[in-house]
Amino acid sequence: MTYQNQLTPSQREAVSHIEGPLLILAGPGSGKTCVIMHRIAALIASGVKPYNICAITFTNKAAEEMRQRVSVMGIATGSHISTFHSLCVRLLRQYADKAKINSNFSVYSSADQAKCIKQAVKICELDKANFPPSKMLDAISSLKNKLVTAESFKENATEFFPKMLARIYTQYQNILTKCDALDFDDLLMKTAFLLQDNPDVCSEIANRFKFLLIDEYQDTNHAQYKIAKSLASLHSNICAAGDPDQSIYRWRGADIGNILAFEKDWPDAVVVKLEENFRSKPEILKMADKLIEKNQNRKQKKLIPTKPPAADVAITEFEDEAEEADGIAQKIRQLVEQGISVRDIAVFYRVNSMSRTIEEAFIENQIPYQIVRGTEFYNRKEIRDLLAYLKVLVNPNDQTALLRIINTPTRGIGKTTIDRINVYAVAHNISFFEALGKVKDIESLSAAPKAKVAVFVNMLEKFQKYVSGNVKPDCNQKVAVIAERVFVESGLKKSLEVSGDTENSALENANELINAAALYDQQTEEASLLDWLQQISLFSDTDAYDASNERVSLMTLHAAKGLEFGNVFIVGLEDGLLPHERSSTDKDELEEERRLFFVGITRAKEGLYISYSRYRTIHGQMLRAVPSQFLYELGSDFVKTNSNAMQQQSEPSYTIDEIPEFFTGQAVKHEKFGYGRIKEFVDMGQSSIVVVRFNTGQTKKLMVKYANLSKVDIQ
DNA sequence: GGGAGAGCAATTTTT
DNA sequence: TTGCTCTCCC
Repeated sequence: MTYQNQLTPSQREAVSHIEGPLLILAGPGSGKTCVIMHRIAALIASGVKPYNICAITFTNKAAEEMRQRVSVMGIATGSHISTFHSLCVRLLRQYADKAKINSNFSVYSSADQAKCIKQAVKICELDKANFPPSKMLDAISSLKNKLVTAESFKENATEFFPKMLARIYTQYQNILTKCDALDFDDLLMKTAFLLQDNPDVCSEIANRFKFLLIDEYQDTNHAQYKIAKSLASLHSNICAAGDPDQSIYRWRGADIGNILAFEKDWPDAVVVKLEENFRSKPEILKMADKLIEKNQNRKQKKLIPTKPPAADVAITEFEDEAEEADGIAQKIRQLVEQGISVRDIAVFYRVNSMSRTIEEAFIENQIPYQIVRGTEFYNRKEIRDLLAYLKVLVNPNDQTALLRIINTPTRGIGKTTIDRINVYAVAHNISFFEALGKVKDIESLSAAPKAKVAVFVNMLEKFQKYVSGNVKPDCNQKVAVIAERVFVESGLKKSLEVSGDTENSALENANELINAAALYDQQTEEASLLDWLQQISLFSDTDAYDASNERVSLMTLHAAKGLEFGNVFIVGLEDGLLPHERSSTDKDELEEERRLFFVGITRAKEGLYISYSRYRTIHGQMLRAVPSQFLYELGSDFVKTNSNAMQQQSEPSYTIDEIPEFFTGQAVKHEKFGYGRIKEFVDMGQSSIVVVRFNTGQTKKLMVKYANLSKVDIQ
């Protein structure tokens, strides 16, 4: 987004309210980020110390960008700019005793969480078929986001399932506590309770952060909301900015109600609407508007174009995903020939797995690209292994990390040995790490494993010497140096070299991690291994997106939030994909999918190319695909193949045939499922859909044109 | 203790 | 189709 020096009247208003609560309802492309910047500048100009400003962004990437811009604008740095999670890490470390945790806590990522929840389910002696660990984790996460602790949930659980969940939740928390570990949700929950239960701490922090700015407020969850409210309750200088139409993280506990109810929470709040759009051409906005107005649960908002018309907008049908990918590649080549930079082109998709076909087409067509992907890098085995070593050095109680490295690379310490050590640890009521140190006392172990464990323990002790002095801020040992030494001396490097597959990318990745550490050393004043580990556990690869790369960007629609490109491709506009099949039954979830598509559309400045395929391979099977209902919602103007925009040969699949209409309650018969009644009929012409409840008890969603339903006359 | 092979499911999105 | 887990066997 380019900087406007001259603000529009509404933008100026948003900037000028210094004191008191302020809500900025900003549409896409309204220059919201820019306004926030100006506001920070205005605060400082009016005498507020940078130190007293706390700006909260949604991603680390956004925080980094804002930090940069603040310094570019010549505003004295020193304000706190970070995500909620980073802020929580800092606060929890600072007030660890009040929060009743150890300050050297590990932050558990989803992979670590998965291990702990499995263990918890196992300890509870529950069947993982009936209590799938991932589902349990989702449930626990959502409880934590609502600030429901294991204890309070247990008290209120009366039914069978909640009771079992309470047991698992309690057990899961026990495991985390034993490891001195916090998961992402704990970071928020513990901070919210820290502020709630310690008024002194709360006022101390609120006194430092006298001015609170929160971006993407529509995607805050209850815990984040409470944290913000606690801090702001003392001074009311809270500025929330966001767009309810761009709320796409409901599945993660985000509550769109937070932004919708801001005016109730802060009755004297000033509300500023930013409805002008400086990003997209009118045709694109018209499309976005047409789509989003189908959502029931929203506040009416205008999208006012400021750019002249003549956008390139197309909806194109392809035969299958390979042709779709190829069509996009061809179109991109065309755009490049017209002088458009690949840097200004992006491809969005609903699920990460869809990137593969596109990558293949890009490689074939020699189009440079970068994938902006979730947590791929930090999920790699070699990265997690190396990090596990470092985590153990900082937090020896981190049993998940310890178990990961005890036999990686293989050093002959197997399951049996580990089990026996564990039995000893439990019997003597000491931690697993402590038991390792007393390995010679463990009678169940014979000489050989004892010796192997001793070697391992010696190695860890040696490593800890590298670190000691580093856990505290007064360190002089560089994080990168420690990481490098551990990488080499643990044998990890050697094992990667030996097993070096084709290109040995594992080795490269590990080196990249060490490089990242070196960068951190350089940029951070009080660098420490602990701080680095706690910070990077919050990173994702989305943060690695580099806008200056001469490459086409590939990313999920979620990752596209907050970005903009001259030309945007959105692929796979098919039923089951967008809206995703797991979200298509629930009305609220369907609205969120619609918002997701809305976010994708409104990233585009000049060109928007939407496509879908008639066939798509899912789990290795080529299946017939149905165009997304969202395409029909865009209206008849849009539902056509625009062969100028994207060249391809297949014929438009829409011929106007007679499609029977149904009404709710109508009795029908299906060849396979037998008799049933219509629950819902969605009239979309050729693609009309019926939801039928069959007498077998099943409810099916069917395409009328394929279902071959016959109407039955029964009362 | 570790590797090979069978069997089974299918993570949507990410701090 | 892939990728993961579990079991079995050396």
